[in-house]
Amino acid sequence: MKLSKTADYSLRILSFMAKKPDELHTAKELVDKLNISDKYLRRLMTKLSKSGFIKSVQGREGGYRFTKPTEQIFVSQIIDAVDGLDKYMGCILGFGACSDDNPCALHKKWALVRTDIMNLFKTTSIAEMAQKDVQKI
Amino acid sequence: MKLSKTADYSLRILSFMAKKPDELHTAKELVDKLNISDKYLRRLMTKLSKSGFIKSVQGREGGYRFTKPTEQIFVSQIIDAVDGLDKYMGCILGFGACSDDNPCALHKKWALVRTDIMNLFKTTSIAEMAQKDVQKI
DNA sequence: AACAAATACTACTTGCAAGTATTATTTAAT
DNA sequence: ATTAAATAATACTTGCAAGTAGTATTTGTT
Repeated sequence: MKLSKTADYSLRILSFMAKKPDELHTAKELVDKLNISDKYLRRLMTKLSKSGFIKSVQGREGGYRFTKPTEQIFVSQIIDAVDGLDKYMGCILGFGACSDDNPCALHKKWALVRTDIMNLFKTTSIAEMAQKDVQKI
Repeated sequence: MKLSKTADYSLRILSFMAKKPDELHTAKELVDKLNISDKYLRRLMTKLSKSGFIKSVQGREGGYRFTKPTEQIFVSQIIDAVDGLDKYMGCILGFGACSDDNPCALHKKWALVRTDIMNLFKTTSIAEMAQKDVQKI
């Protein structure tokens, strides 16, 4: 049970930026501090900018900055923006048609866990994550 | 939050077989009933045989049969055999070094969920799964 | 106007899970 | 012995996420 690397990176990046939520952060700074491959991070930053969590400032003295208070940005929104939450919230056995009406053999048990996961994602803000140190390995 | 297709397939296959736990099941039967690609399923059956949940009978009139009561085979064991449980039980943010002593920003919250997932896997037997219908889509 | 430092875009490469194809081996029935 | 029906093994192909490379664009500084 993991997130994609793209989602991982997004959370790490935004958590890191949220430690100084009003500053402008360059891609270079983020690459150096977070140990994420340069080109991949830059592409991801463009995607996150388009998703509206941050906005980019182009040109010299450019970078990225939050568009709203980090208390109002939740893990669920970020995962949804980069991967789509559906990717993680589907049937544990991979059945497309699995539902309450047409449950797989693990449906009921898994539905309970999934609700917990959803709640975790929906109630954890980037501001909260920023209070913890972000590891590099 | 999904399992690999390999783990999905394994659970579907063994659950299906467990409906008639004492019979010999051929790969052909399983492919027809479970809608899993032929060659992939056959390779997986060999792996599951080597893992000890089932044993193969070669030659004409051959097939696969459980080696022990399906009440004694748990989801966790199957996932562990085909993928390794570690693949699913690591840090949600993908940090290799994440631990209680060196926690990531989601560690504490995720540890609770992970425990629930583990319990689900460890306490659900193939016999129990076999009581439900196994879907095809 | 020229330069430097930043982001944006497009295309290519790599790695791994999943899927496919072919051939070899085993064994019961005839 | 031969055949048929099953599993086993090996190698190849595909698809997608992740990673890399190079070029274009933007904009402040000089």
